[in-house]
Amino acid sequence: MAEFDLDASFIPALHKPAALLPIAKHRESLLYVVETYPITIVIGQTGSGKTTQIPQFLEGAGWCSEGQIIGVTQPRRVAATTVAVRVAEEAGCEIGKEVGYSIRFDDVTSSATRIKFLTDGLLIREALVDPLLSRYSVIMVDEAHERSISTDILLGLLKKIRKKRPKLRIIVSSATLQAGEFLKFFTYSSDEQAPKEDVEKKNDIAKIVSLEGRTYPIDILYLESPAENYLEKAIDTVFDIHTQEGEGDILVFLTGREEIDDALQAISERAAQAGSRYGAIQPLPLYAGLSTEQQMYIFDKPPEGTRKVIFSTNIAEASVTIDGIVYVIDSGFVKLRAYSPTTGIESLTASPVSKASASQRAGRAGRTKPGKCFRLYTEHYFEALPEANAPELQRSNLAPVVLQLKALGIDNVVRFDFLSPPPSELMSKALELLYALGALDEYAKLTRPLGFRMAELAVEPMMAKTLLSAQSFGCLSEILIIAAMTSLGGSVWFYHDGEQKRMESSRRKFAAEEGDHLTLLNVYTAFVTTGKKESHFCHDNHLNYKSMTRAVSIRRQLKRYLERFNIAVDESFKGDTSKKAEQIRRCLTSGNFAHAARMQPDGTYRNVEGGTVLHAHPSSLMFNRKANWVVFHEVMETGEKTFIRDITKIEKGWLLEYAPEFYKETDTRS
DNA sequence: AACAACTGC
Repeated sequence: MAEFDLDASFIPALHKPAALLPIAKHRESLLYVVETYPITIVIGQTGSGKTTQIPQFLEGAGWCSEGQIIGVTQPRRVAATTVAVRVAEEAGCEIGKEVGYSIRFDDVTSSATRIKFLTDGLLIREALVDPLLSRYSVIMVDEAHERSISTDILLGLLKKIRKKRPKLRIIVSSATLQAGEFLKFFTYSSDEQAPKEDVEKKNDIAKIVSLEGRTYPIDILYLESPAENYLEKAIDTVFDIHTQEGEGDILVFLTGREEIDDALQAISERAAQAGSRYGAIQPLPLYAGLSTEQQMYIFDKPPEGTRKVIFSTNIAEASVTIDGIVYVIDSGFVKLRAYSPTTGIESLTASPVSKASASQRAGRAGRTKPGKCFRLYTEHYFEALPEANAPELQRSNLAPVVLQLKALGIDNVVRFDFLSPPPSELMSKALELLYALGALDEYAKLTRPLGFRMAELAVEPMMAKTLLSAQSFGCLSEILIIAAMTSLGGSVWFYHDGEQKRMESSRRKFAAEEGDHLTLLNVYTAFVTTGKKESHFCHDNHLNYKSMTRAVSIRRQLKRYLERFNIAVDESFKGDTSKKAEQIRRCLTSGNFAHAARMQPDGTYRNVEGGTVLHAHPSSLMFNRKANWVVFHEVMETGEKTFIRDITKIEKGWLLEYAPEFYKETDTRS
């Protein structure tokens, strides 16, 4: 008999058969718990198969009879789509048939769909139309421990819905740490005192189920004494691993772009010094601001004998998964957003990670074989870290949240059953702004039609107000574009290392005297007229193609909403915006009056109260131009400075004209 | 002279 080569005859299975996953042996008990208890809290480690298997178990057990469907929510779009595709493959059906997904701009479901993956934000939007989410027999909230704003709101809604629909089954998937908190939340009403004794006993509402994971062991190593500079220590550690440890790629967690660029440079310099004594090293950056192509390099196999070292922000903690990582280096820091209700200013500062984050980061080392995690801090320091970060709801601007809750019919937002109630100052600040914008009346009820319409538009309240005023200013088609462009959140431009100058000169080509909003309008206009035909347009002008196509989708969607409100959009597109510029600036003032500032002789800005020093962000046209009064889209504090972004020149008198109530007490002459 | 990461039929 001829010898045959195993490797040539067999190819590895694309996916592990479901029966081999550890979850398979829990099938019966899981189904029993879901049948018996309204709420199941699933503690599932990475690789347990919970997200892919549980929906299929439920479907097989008849939870989709009578035309009802199983919904599985994810905090991120990519997760919703990739998991859906995998489950469809396992189930042997075409995606969009029995198994489908639905995310903004991309609904791949049909009347045949029985298992539907969707973002949690989208399920909340569905509740606007179908308040009891009556199509769903089971809703599984995945990754609930991440505690995103949408997840938290959804959990509060589901608790409320369950009282009216006792048949609804809720599955909450969580990391070990927070399972008890979810259990308590669903077992007792908010005004009820949880008893001292073990909540899990004698509980017929909720039950915790633990599933073992399938990861390889990871050695955790700490520093003996604290590092003076974690960036230098990270570089040292990379070279120590490279020279002393076996094969495998390295993932380094840092806090932001600047640090990552510094690290890349340091690695290249040191590798050049070391010459060819060791194997080659290939340093790569990973952060959200990179274009799609640049992000793809991290998935490429490095040349033979070369070790890949990826320097990443928190994006690699849960959003992007890279195979082949054997070593993780954890700086112990992450940039976290916070919001001050007194100043209304968001801040973004490097803070120590939580224990939950640190263990998630370490887990990235054990996906394909046993790994090691080097923590650039002491074990003592680790012990002192918080268990988890404060949920996003407790450190954000709540104006969009309040607007959404009101639209869902929750008038008394302060008494809404939050998993973790936000501080009352955050609530008051949000209510004040919404009142000033006219979305709420003096009884804090959503106004008709303005408030209801603002809630339906998928842009922030100030921009929603601007958009809904645009028709009366005669610049609706322009504001529609500006709303789409500003909601991209600054990802319009991008540049490679050392290309800043060239990027700025291409930005000047689109510059409008009046400021950033009109410049964004020019960029969009150029993109849809010439850019879509010429494939090099975006590349040549340092524009992010993905962001630009997204702006096109957002604009189209906003337009559809306006048409539903019977607001007709004049499509005739005028390249010349000069005549309309003043109307656009006035319109921007009518929605953004709470974001006004005046330039000082030293070139910095002060807000109207005068207390806060604001700097034009270097990415703004107004960075090195003169102005008097301006309105801006965003304000953010980073490190020592507070920056404003997307800035447009206005007249002081317009503030009093469009927001007399807001400014009557304040002296704007100063 | 500089921006963590998400998201909305």
